[in-house]
Amino acid sequence: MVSAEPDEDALSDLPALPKRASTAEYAAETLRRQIADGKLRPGTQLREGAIATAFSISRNTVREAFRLLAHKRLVEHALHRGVYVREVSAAEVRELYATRRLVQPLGIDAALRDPDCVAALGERVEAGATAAAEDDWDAAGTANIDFHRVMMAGCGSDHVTAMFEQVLAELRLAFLLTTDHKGLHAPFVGANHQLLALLAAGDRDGAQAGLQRYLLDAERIVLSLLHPDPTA
Amino acid sequence: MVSAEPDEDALSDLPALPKRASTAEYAAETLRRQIADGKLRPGTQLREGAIATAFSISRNTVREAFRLLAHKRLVEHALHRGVYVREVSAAEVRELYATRRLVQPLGIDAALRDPDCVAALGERVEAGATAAAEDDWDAAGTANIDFHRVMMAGCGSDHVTAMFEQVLAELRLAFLLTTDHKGLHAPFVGANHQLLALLAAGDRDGAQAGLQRYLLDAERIVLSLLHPDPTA
DNA sequence: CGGTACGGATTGTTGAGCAATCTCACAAGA
DNA sequence: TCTTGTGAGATTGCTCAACAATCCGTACCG
Repeated sequence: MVSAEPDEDALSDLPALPKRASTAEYAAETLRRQIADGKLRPGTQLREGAIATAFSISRNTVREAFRLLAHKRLVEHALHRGVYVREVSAAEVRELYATRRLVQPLGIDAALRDPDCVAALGERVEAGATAAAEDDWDAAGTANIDFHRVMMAGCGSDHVTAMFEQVLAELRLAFLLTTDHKGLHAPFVGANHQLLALLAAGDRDGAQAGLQRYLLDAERIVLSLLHPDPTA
Repeated sequence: MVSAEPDEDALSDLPALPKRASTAEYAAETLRRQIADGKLRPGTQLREGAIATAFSISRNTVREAFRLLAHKRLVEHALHRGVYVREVSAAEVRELYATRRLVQPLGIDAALRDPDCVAALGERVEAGATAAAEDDWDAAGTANIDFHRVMMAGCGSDHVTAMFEQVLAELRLAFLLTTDHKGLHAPFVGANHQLLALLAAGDRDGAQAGLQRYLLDAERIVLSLLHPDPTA
């Protein structure tokens, strides 16, 4: 062993622990991905027995995995009736956007105070543009979501960030219910670009107004795609 | 049975469902209360076996209860090492107040738009004053917390409300580590009264400035009581 | 047509059990 | 003296099988 002793700073800067994963956590993560990928559609019932045999684990462990997913609000748990992949309603979508209109102005202010944040946002806009150019609208959607995620992370509050992640995750569940992914994500590639320009210019009022417009538009689009016009 | 049918409004106004509780939920709620009441101090280890026999339930059910508590961040779960009542560190207290300074301005704005909210806040201030007069500082603390809880609820966003509840719950855990409950809560009874006056007067800038001062003071007081001055 | 009783399926909970892991005390070595 | 194994005991992670409680759909009955 080398005789050099690690100084105190080096020790206290260690990132806690790598945090191993239990079997339940592994199962939960696998299910989460299946849901995010749309392989498990909203409304699907997840039966304990079926999943236990599919993963070759015990029913009790599956139940633990369900608790973890329910915590993230990806599934709904009804006593004695089982867990279902959550179906986000139109009313909930409206609530989600109401929350975004309330909270995201904080992100705008944070971005205006931090040039690094604006730079990071630029990367997301670029990613969205290239994805759009390649007609990969799922990737474009991811870039759009990341744009806002990064903006809110700039606030520097873990609690706010966690809440916003939650909002975005639920919104993603709503997106899964739509089919026209181009119609869903395409409008926002340009909108994010505009928003970024306002931020880069330091135009606070413009950016705030642009954000509100953006979110109102987004809500309208999502709602219209959620309930395809029955007269069509 | 009476033949009268409840009209739609009455139906939709029903508070969802009384939501029965499973055994695990009951156990979790009992433990939660024990923690909130200080009967289970932060840092205490909760052993599955001991609690299972104490509640006369199975270890598996205890584990489910632990998951529920971990979800509320009241306990910490370390793989293969058990669950402990969470100890909120000074750094976390600072984060909590940073989040409050970031988010609560939204509550001020909401209260200024809603006279009913201001009235509700008045009740909390009164409750705090009477509790203080009776030297019941735990009740005063509860009233103080409720004051801010009500204010944030005025925002009308379930997500924001839930996040703020979380912040307050964690703060309460920090309070449990202190002993001087009078010194902890007394200053805020008057501060809330002042803040209410500014809100009632419609003085937005004054209220916002007062809030920031309030939160900075509160952070300082909590931190000082958390680490009693070693030179004393 | 509305209510109801029945049966299968699914969940809620238990208790025992085993392997993996942690904690802690104690001994061996530098 | 301080560090570094080592092992016993305790605790957790997970499994399995079983049973009770509950839900759902269906057929039956008034």
